[in-house]
Amino acid sequence: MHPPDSQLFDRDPAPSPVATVRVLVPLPTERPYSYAVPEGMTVVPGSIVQVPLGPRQVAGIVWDGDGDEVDPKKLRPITQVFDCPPLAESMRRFIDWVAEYTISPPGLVARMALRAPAAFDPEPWIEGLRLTGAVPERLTAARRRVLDTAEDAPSWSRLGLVHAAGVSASVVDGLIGAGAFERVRMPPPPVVAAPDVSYGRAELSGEQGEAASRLADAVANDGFSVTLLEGVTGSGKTEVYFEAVAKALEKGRQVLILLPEIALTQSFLDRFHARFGAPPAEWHSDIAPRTRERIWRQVTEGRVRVVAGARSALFLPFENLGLVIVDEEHDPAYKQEERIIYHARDMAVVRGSLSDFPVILASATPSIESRVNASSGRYAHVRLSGRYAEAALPDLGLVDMRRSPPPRGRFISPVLTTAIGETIARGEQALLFLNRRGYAPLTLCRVCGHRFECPNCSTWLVDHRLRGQLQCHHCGYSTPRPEACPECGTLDHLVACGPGVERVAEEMLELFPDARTILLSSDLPGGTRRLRRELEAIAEGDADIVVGTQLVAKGHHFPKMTLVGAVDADLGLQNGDPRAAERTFQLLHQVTGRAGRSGRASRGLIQTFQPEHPVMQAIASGDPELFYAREIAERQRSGLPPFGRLASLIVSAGSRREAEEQARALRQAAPTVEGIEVLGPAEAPLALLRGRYRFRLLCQAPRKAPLQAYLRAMIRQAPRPRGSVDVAIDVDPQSFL
DNA sequence: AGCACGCCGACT
DNA sequence: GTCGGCGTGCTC
Repeated sequence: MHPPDSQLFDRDPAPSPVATVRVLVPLPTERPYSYAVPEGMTVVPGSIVQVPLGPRQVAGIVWDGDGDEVDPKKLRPITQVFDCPPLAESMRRFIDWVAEYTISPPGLVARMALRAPAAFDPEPWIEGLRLTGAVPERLTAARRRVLDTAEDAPSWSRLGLVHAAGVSASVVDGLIGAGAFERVRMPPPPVVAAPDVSYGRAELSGEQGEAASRLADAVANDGFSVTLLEGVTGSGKTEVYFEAVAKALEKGRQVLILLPEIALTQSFLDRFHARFGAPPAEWHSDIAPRTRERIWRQVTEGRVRVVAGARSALFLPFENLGLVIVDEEHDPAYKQEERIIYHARDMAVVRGSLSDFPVILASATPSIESRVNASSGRYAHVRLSGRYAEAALPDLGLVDMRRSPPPRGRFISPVLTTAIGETIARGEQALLFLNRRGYAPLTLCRVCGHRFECPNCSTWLVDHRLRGQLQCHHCGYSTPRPEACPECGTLDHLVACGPGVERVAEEMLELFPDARTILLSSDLPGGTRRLRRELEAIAEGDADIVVGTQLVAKGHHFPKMTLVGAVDADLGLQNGDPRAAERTFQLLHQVTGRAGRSGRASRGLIQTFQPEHPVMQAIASGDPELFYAREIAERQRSGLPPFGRLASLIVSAGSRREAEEQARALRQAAPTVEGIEVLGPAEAPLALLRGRYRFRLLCQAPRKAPLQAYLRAMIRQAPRPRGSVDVAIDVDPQSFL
């Protein structure tokens, strides 16, 4: 006989082991935390749960993988599982990927996906009406109409039925009273109507049709691909990629259209509406919290089919995403420079790669990295060369400021002045573009030579006459405009040096006192609403001369604008930004494109001190290839992105001394990293100075991975925030896949 | 990221 | 004597 089974008799019944799972909480922790799953609760990876964290309750995501052992005494139970679709596996991999790549804590990346405070519980069902089949005795025409309309859907909201039937509410109420309807519960209404792919099919030209079918093929073929859609302004890019959107919708997939925040205008929404019979769901920082939650919820449920959004929309947990379009892919606004530093265009490519769907990058002036990827065959390249409806291209010319200088104390060359005079005499409009706010970038004392500098940044203070202030454009410091020199005390001997838009507007008022001159700048009082009004007024023709910063380069169509002048085209080329030439080219291309869409003869005049510069040559010739060929060769020669890997290391340190120390430590510990330097606050970008960052290290790394690994180790060693390093590895598409 | 704890200046 | 500044540390 065998002894009795020891397991049955010798031991106490094993205490049922506490089931634990990893939960990614919205904190800057390196790994998910462990939580106990209470009896009777079921969770799967991706479940959105509420967990206790210290004194509060937070929403987290159930993560896969094993965590390290955690003291059982610390283990606390999950509070509840939200009634919400779990995050797809590919979305969780995306969060991990972005965290790894940007060297930021996964919890913080996850937080971006959960940014919709109360959206985790289902929206409440609403009260609706359903036909009972009973026909009331008194059947008026209005009642007939309501009953006919009601046949079109199984259930209706009371107000929805009132609108659809075009009757007053009392008619519907009467029918309810007569027993024609019964009250039922119905699901919450969609936050946007479903798009209709066959609604407004556009008439596409031969070239456009061909481009559209190549994009549609990429969507139809399934699987990951990247296509660069390159087409000059007015070539119908949007209409072309709408066909890819239609294809993805036909396949039952969701679509995300990314736009730089500024380009999310009514006119884009109108065009989408005209094509699909309904607007897309909008996602950006200005969306009201309630709407935001409903959109988030309906995106996770797959009920919202198309989202048009700013970069943060990339972290929405779509149920079934099948296509991402990045419009204006070259726009620097896609790069987030605060907190988690990422480039939304590149992350969109990664998202497509991880979820295996196509990505389309669209631009009139593609970024260098996208052009390089296209020519190397990594990306497909689809071009649109013709301007739709053959709107005349502007006649572009350079004004050599050394040969035709403006009179002393002025900034507009006689050549441009004459052109402005002729333009307004014909009753047409002139646009003067200068990418510098305020009146003058520098104020100095004529007696002692004192320069007004920012006490924090050692940059020049910009004279803002309309506000009566001297302002620092880096840190936001401002002080009232003084009358006396603080150095020597002399009164009334301060002099403004160089032009800003305010000063150019003043020059126009002096030269053309009878013309209506409008100044457009983001810092003028009145905000967005006033700006929008002004833009409308200009489009209506209520201005002769417009002076503006780069905000005039975007969107908006001014039919009477037949002259565009770039006041100081070299401005952007001065600083040490490795993308200075590219940015200047893109900006000048955009701003000169403001002219010439009206069908009238139009001109663009570019004032420059370096007419031989490749950017100026390319702009004047109207041939972008001239610029791209030169710039790509130059980047290759100097090892700048996308050929060399440029990393911006942003050292968060209390003082310059500490930053220098960090730099020394970096040089020693990472000998493969070359060219580390500490740049003072004056050179560091505005975004960095607003936060707690003080210094920026630029280094060229031969390979990115070792640098990342080193920095990650350094971050773990040195606890945040003291001496911590935040890092952005600059655009490096080569390493994506 | 929140939130508590903790140690030094200007006030009822 | 307190109220309150934000530096440091912790959250399964």
